[in-house]
Amino acid sequence: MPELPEVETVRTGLASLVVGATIADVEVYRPSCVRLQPGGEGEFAMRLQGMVLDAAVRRGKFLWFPLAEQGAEEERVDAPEAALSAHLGMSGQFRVFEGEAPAPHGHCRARIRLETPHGPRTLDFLDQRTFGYLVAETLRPTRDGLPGGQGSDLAAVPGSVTHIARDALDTAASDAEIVSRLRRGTRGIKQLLLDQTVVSGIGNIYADEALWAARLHPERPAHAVSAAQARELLDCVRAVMRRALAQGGTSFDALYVNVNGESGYFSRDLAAYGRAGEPCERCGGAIRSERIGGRSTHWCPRCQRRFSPRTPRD
DNA sequence: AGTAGCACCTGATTGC
DNA sequence: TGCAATCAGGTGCTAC
Repeated sequence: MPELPEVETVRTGLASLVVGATIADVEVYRPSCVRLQPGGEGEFAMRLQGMVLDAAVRRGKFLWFPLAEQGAEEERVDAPEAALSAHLGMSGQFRVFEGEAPAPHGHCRARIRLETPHGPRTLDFLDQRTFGYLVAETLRPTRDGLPGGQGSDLAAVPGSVTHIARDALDTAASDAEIVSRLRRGTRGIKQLLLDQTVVSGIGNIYADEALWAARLHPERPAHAVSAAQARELLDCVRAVMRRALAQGGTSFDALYVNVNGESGYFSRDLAAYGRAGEPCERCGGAIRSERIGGRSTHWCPRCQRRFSPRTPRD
């Protein structure tokens, strides 16, 4: 599933293929893919028509293209005020065609026709399970005046991203802030990792991987996580994502800007996720899998001890 | 305020 | 064989 490393791979692909292009035409094949657009597909298309994709920016799993008015780059005086935002949900993919595009794929939810100096291109948004979306919306300034995300120095984020925390690989993120937020409340630590308002970019797979690496039980109450443990956990989150990024970035077709979670990192290098019953590579104990808070959760009961102030063991 | 739970949706897989 | 139940997942909303 697309988590931070996969979305970053998509972002860099799109940065090279569609940034600088002008939107010539917008077609929505499935209106629910623009369900966040108050005025529906009509408004979506109208706000995009004729605008230039000025950059490809990412915060956590959220992706957007600031929209500039048409005109040569050096003529543009105003900073972008709007953006085309995208979230890939669990199965969203972008595909770019150069020249003439084929008939849209069965899972294609929207098609954006582009004009570029290299000729026409087509940007397709595919999404089998339809949890993803596109929306054209207004940019809002960041409170700290720092860049809103990876891929642009613009200190702004789209409206739908204002409540999303900076991600674990954001150089403007405050470690102390993230550590403090990870330790607050009664929820299990895994739920904090998945809470995109605490630190963004982490999904179910990397949450399990980071907890395994940090030897923390997913259900340890946040308030029972020490500052040192939270810091170590954040380090593990970064390590696992950087490793995934290094692998995911090498193995995708440039024009099929692939976010299929099964590409790259997914099936190769996982220590906990999807390994129920298999031996823990650290201690040899069997990896356990259980549904926790509605999500499949994988951990090593020997390495990741349950927090139990009274009962002696899990 | 913080937390829990459900809706959203499709296709693959499993069960009867 | 055919149909129904189950599962996978992230986010946004509602309800306590």
